[in-house]
Amino acid sequence: MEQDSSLRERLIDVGVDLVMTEGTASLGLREIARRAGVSHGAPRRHFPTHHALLSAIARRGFADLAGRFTSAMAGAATPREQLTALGRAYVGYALEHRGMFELMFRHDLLDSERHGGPPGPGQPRLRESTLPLFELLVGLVTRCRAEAEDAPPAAVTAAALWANLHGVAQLWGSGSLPLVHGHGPARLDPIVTAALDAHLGPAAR
Amino acid sequence: MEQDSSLRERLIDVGVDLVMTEGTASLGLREIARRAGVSHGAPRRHFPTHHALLSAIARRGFADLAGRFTSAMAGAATPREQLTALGRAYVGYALEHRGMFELMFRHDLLDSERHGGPPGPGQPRLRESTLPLFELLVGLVTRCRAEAEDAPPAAVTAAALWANLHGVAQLWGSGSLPLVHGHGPARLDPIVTAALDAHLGPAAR
DNA sequence: GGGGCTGGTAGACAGTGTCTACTCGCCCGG
DNA sequence: CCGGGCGAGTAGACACTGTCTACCAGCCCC
Repeated sequence: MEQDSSLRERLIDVGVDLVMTEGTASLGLREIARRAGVSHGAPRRHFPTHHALLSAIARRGFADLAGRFTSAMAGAATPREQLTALGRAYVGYALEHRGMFELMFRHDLLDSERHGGPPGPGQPRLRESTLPLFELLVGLVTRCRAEAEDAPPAAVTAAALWANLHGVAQLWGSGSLPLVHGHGPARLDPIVTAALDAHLGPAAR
Repeated sequence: MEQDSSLRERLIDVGVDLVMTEGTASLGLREIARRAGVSHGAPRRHFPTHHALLSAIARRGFADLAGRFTSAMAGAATPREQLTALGRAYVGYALEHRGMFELMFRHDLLDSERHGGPPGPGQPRLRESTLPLFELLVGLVTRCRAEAEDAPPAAVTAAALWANLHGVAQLWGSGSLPLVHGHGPARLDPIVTAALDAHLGPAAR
């Protein structure tokens, strides 16, 4: 394994594929250091606290999600199809990487950066990592229903749609929605498309 | 302070108002025992593990939420108004008691009961605590749009609506939505009503 | 009246995050 | 050229956590 990259990046890498494979319970500071091959005090040279390291890992998750968005939208032509692909990508990412998704929206991580400056010089706050993704969503929503005049502003629709997708991901991932969905074999797709149809109007137009 | 009630209930009570006031970080097993006035080994006689105690506290949260639902719907006449009140109550509860809401949907608590029997004899699983709330939602949704025939089944609409409210609560509570909402002073109400309108049709009919 | 049993205590144990002292190697200035 | 500082990693201490085990005080019931 290459030791040449800086320890800071290596710790984040180790943390990322630790949370991908083992889940959020294995993300202890000492465990990350152990798997990175350094002593338990070494991460402190790069991250002032355990939460700071977790925030850096979560930021990597947002970057990963943004990549999925662009590649998912590449195969779609109309804005509506792009929104559909984006929604599926969002929920798919949350279900495929439950631990990372949980980490990305943990309250204590988001709050720990509320007071005090950004975690590092040039490092964006964790909460602001959602901004580019949301602006992409707003742009697609405006282009998708340009003719409607009586609808709420695009930012509101986009926020509601985002919240809907987020809730689907969260509840489905926690097993609450499958349990509830008719007591039979539950399927995710109708709920996602129902959410898209509800906020954007029916697909066929 | 009354010592007559069983320790099991007292531990849950202490945990509830600990998570209400201090947040989820103070919910350590030893801390709960300390505030209940017993030794740190005492809870083990009533809960096999720390997670079991947390699950019991979360179940209390679901019961509390159900109470809010019924009292919120009492002041509304039409099903639509009841749904609006219910949505506001859901999001309001989540924002008012962030720690409890976070606890109620923690993945590890929900998963820890996936295998093995229910936590106690007669105790429902934590995940199933959402079932009565959801069935209430389904009933309201069916009564609210009985005449529409081309819509998806009520269970799907109810699930999508629930997910939408859940996502609004989660994202707003984490500070992501206020940050994103037009970069100005953000308001919650338009997003909630947008969600209701989207899934149930416009309010004015 | 004595034997379980229930429910609580006290201590041990491994593990955690944080903090502090220490050390090693490298660079830079005189 | 070489010695002092300094960044980066090590090792250990500390308080704290959750779990486990031994012990023990009441209490009920045969």
